[in-house]
Amino acid sequence: MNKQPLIDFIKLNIPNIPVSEAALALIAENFEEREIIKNDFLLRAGRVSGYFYLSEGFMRAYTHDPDGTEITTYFYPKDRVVFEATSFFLGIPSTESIQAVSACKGYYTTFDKLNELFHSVPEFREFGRAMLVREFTAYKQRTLVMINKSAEERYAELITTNKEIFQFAQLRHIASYLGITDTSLSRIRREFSKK
Amino acid sequence: MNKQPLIDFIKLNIPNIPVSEAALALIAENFEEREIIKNDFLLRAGRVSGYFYLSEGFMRAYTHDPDGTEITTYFYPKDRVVFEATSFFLGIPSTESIQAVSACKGYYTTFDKLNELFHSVPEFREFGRAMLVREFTAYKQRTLVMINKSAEERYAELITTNKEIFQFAQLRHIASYLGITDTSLSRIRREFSKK
DNA sequence: GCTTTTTCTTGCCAATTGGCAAGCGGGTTC
DNA sequence: GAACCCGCTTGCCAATTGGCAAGAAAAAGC
Repeated sequence: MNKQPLIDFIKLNIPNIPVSEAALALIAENFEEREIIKNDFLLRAGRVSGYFYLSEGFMRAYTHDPDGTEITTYFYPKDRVVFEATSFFLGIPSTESIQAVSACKGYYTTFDKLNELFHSVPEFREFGRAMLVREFTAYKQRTLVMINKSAEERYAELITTNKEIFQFAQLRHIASYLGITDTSLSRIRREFSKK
Repeated sequence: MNKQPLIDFIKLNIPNIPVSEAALALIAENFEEREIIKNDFLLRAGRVSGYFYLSEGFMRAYTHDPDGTEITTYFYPKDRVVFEATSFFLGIPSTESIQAVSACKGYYTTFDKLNELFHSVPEFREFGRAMLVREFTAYKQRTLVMINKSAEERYAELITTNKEIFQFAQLRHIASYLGITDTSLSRIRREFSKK
């Protein structure tokens, strides 16, 4: 079991806060290494979300709208923490599923274990906060973009700032993530390639 | 100085966790009562956000898009905690302003004081978490609605679930919050009133 | 290799939303 | 009370996006 990537990731995200080797070891003990093959699930709708550091691979979260249409709500590139906030914090069944788009690898823990760690390693709380802030601001940003950019602008922004998404995800998933139909995305891409 | 509303709000939001009177008193001491007259600001863009329990009144957050157009990003009814997450957690200048839409009253504190409280009153952390989860899920929900509902559906949802907004806010602010122009909102309202 | 299934693209037309400019109406100022 | 400001509405037309169905391309199965 090699937990070095997890430890490196933690250190990288709280560079100003020294954590003892013993504490890092305790943290690592409470995460379980996990591989998820392509198209398999980290979280299925109806289950309670855990907490997962994605060290390798690419994931997406999705849900269904009232008509039953699948909507991709989020993409996770590697080196992000993956969890469904509502389910995770409140311990209730998730309405979203989270699926591996490519072969994935990472480190998994539960709400209770994470809480214990925050208790026994106070410096580690800073890591938890940093991850939460990252996810929160990402959502705020996304809402803002949805409000005041056109579909074409949203596409342009996505392809310049999150190129990896196009490398892994299907276009119809990207379309629903952008809030448009696959038909419209296809047209936008045609316009784009003309330039 | 009457801090009872603050104490009641805290108790209400962590009903399963008993907090001693002494601890509640300590918490109250670290919040400062504040009134904000109509149109005045809780937070101005460029400043660092504090943490505010809004016990009376109604607020809105807004920012500007690249063209300089004002966009309302959020409405806060009373009995909500008001803060700009990115600025508050990272201690950096806010890109949003938060303004009192009607006369407001509440209780204010800073990041540092709140942190001290979390340290000295561990039960109080549960309150902090509950507030964070509430804001986080509200944003996720909003993003989802923006993605897969039409402007008219978004309006219908807002007027049924958040009627107070229409009581306080200007229609042009509601329009930008819904991601449409004031012209479109006006038309949607006309269609609606026909029914 | 060939067939089957899934994903993506395209054409056609309809629905939604935006942009602009004019007008309306209530409140404020002097 | 006349002039002004502000927020909201309306009419007209253009731009954006969606819906559907058919076909092309790519991926998966055998």
